[in-house]
Amino acid sequence: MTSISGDEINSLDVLLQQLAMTIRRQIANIASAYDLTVAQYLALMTIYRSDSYCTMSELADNTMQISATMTGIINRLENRGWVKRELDPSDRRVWRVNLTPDGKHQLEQLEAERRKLTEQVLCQFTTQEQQTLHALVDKYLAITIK
Amino acid sequence: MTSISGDEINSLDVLLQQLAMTIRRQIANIASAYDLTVAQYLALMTIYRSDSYCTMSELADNTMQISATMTGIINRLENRGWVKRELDPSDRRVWRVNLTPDGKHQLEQLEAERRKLTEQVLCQFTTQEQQTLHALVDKYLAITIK
DNA sequence: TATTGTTATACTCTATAACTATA
DNA sequence: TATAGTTATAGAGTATAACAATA
Repeated sequence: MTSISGDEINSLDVLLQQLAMTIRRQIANIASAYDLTVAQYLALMTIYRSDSYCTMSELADNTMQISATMTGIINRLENRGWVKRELDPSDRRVWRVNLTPDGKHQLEQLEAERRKLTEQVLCQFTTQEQQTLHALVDKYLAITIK
Repeated sequence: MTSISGDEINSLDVLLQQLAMTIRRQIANIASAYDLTVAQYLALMTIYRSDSYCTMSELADNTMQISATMTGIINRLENRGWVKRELDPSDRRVWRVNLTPDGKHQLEQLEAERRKLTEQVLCQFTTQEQQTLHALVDKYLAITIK
């Protein structure tokens, strides 16, 4: 027994913060090669993973921001041709935001690059280690969100 | 065998991003109760953990930002009494940035609050799970930084 | 000459409050 | 009345480039 439980939690806490900042910085670096900010990348990926369109509210909720902020982010992405807005015919207060074909294509390129970098890290873990890490992070998120 | 290695890496990748954003959001929430931004919190904690003072370059390196950005962050913290600048007598190009007594006191309060929240999550892990997570995140960071 | 840090500039993010349009 | 989204506004972060002071 080399450490007290409180100490272990403390150093794990510090390490998790470092991990969070490192991952965010890596996203920032790759996104900036496509002239995107982290906030723009997160909005685009939210739409991409939804597999169809997102409303402004869904984007705000998913990226944990308020709708006024999202308006600015989507305005800039729309001006640059990454996304387009379309009115929801069944509720004309709602905008459906979707990727343009070009936006989707570029985003897939960016993601392929980013995943290659992540793979270079994760492939140095055994399958067992990957699964263990997955389970532990899953548990962390489940508790946090609850 | 229920999953291919590539799939496991993909879903782990997504999960790690979620973790990063969740941790950052938690920092943002607690810091804002002290009227601090995430960038300000990170600068303050960098000084706090250094256990003495930091130079502007050290702050910029540690928070992965350029020095021009750090100038603005430290200016605002100085104006509000969290930190103070002192010239390094042995190299007068260098500023030594340190916490004020009041800044240190407030930061310790903030950290106590934040750690309590983290503990509420991590205490639901067994000691074994904590140590395993620690080791895996350690490994991740070691590979990434290398 | 090289290094440390600041200033000027431009753009983006962020949150609050007030607002419009639709349900 | 309630909801979806925008606009106006103000403050903060971010990066680039040019700069001053010191080594």
